[in-house]
Amino acid sequence: MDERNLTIGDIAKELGVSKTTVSRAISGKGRIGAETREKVLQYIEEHNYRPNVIAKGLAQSRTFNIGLVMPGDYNVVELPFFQNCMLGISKVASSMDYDVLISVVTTEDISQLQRAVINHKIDGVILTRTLVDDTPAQYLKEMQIPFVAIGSTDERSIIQIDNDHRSACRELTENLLVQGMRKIALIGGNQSYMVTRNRLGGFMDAYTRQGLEPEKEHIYLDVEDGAMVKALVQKMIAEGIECIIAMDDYLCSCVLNTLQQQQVSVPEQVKIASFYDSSFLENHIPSITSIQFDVEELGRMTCKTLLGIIEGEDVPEKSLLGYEISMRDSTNNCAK
Amino acid sequence: MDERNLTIGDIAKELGVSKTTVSRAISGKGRIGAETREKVLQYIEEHNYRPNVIAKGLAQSRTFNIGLVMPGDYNVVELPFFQNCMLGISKVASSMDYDVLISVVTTEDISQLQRAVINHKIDGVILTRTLVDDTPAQYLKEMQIPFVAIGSTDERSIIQIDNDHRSACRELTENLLVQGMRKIALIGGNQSYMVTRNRLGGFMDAYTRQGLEPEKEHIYLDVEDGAMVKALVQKMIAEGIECIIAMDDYLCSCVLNTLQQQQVSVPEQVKIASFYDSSFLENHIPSITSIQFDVEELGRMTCKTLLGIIEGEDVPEKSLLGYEISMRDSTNNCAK
DNA sequence: CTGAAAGCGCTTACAG
DNA sequence: CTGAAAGCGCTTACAG
Repeated sequence: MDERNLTIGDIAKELGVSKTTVSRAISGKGRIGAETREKVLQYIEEHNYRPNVIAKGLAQSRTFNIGLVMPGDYNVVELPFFQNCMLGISKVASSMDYDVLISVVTTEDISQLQRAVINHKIDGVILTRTLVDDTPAQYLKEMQIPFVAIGSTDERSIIQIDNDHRSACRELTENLLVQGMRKIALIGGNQSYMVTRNRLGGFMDAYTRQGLEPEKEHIYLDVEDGAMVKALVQKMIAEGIECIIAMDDYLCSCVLNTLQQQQVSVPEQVKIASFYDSSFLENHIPSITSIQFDVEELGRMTCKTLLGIIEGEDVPEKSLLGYEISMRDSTNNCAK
Repeated sequence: MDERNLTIGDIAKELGVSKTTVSRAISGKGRIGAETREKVLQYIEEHNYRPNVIAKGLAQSRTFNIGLVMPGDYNVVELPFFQNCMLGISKVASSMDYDVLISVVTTEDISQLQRAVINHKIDGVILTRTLVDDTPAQYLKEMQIPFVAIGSTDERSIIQIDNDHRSACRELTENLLVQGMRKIALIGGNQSYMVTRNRLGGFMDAYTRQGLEPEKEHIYLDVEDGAMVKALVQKMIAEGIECIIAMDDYLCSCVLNTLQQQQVSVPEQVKIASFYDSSFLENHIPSITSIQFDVEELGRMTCKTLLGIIEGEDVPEKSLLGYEISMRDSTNNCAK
């Protein structure tokens, strides 16, 4: 328990073999007698020796670290997403004896990421967000660092993993259309996030597939703050909107607040649906119809893919993960 | 830009000096001629050479990584706290050329942390949460890894940094008492978190300092879920409570939900105050009285302290950071 | 099947 | 002030 810094050399000496042999026994590479290997392995076990990963890394020009790029300019509602990603990532990383090193970047400043790669501290990188003008991705390409992006981008050649936001939003919207609603508003955030565009796409798809014309005047993007939501919702009410789809739970809760102030009841007067069932709204009455993603699985998947690349395996360029739609009271068609 | 893997040896050869000299020029350690140093430094600058931190670490038995222990069993409302800590930590770490490696631990499983230390991947650790029975802290002590804890613990010898929750809660409570309220309920989470106990202490202090007897029957701890809150709030209403202090914004929003269902108006019938102004409630009407902490500063402070320890400096055993109380509409004494 | 030796890219006594 | 050499703890051709 207390054999601080037992090294491969110590073991070799103790067992009367060479360091080479010990190394081979551990790594499993190279020919070695079964008996010898057993002897070494047993010794290691007994003295619970752990190789110095740093030294191993130096010899192999690897670090056994992956970089996890986290946004420094996040919105609270995104937090559960990033956190769950991280959970999934760190689980598979650690199961493969890798560690996760975080770099916080903003749109203006990617210096933390740069430091990590320049200092040779990481073997590969996971991007937790994709932007249309993706500085981190560009940088990593230039530096030829293996990386995979969570999210979607038009840029082929970037390995990407995402939930199928487009289909999810389409299916949700179709559900609503099928229920008979027509005047459905879509309210979403920053258009420079690919996810916003994909959901928008799905929204349009739904109309098309139902043989309807999407009502573009009810689509509001780049909605950032509560004040803006409030103004929009008031406008919508005036226009007699039937349903509002909010692209995240923050927007959704702003919408709900406004409706409450305006004494508009959900779902009787207006129906509501949201994305990311991140427990922000879990206590809400009525319960809110929402789309859910298994974000931890997304993280695990991403990490597996990155480690695959690092180990030189072939990986698919783009993977899409599923989703789940929970139709709840907030879109209940009580009129019928 | 593209001189991949320029090494100290290359530079030495190029400049006709020894590797020793180059190393000294870079580190600034050891005697070296000003002229020689300049020459080396200039070359390095021109070819933007970056030393391999891994190799440096191996030679010095250091990693230039710090471990950041994050809880895997968190509650959504805690997320902004952890996230902001991380932001502060990663900023000062990277400014000192350290990287941050995360280990996710739960109360049952600290294996990720163990891996990081056993694999010699970190020089020190930051604990983002203190527990009364703190396995990670115990482990780190045993392994003699330098670490500092965010939060408070009774255990002397653990370097700890915290906001002054006790004073904060006292001051808030005193404010309310001074306003004339007497029947104040305190509703809080897990008692195994030191922070819960400290706030409780502050709550009691307030009564004492005001020459009053704290009404213990209105203190509810270990409140975990919405259902429990609901039951409690109904009980409180029946008992004619005047004010409810919620120890976090999640509890607070549960309280608010229940009150709304029960048609109890805030602040007219019951007053409300909360901790952690984490923007969960920022849109709430009426605005919610709350205590705020500069969590990012807490992170920065903690990281500085840890790096201080690692560099062998003397650091204070316990630091307390301030807080800010925002009295808002939810505790407005409209009766007066 | 096993080992001596060189190497990964740095640091640091020890000489000079 | 400067350098040769050993060392950090591992890996890996190259021989045998």
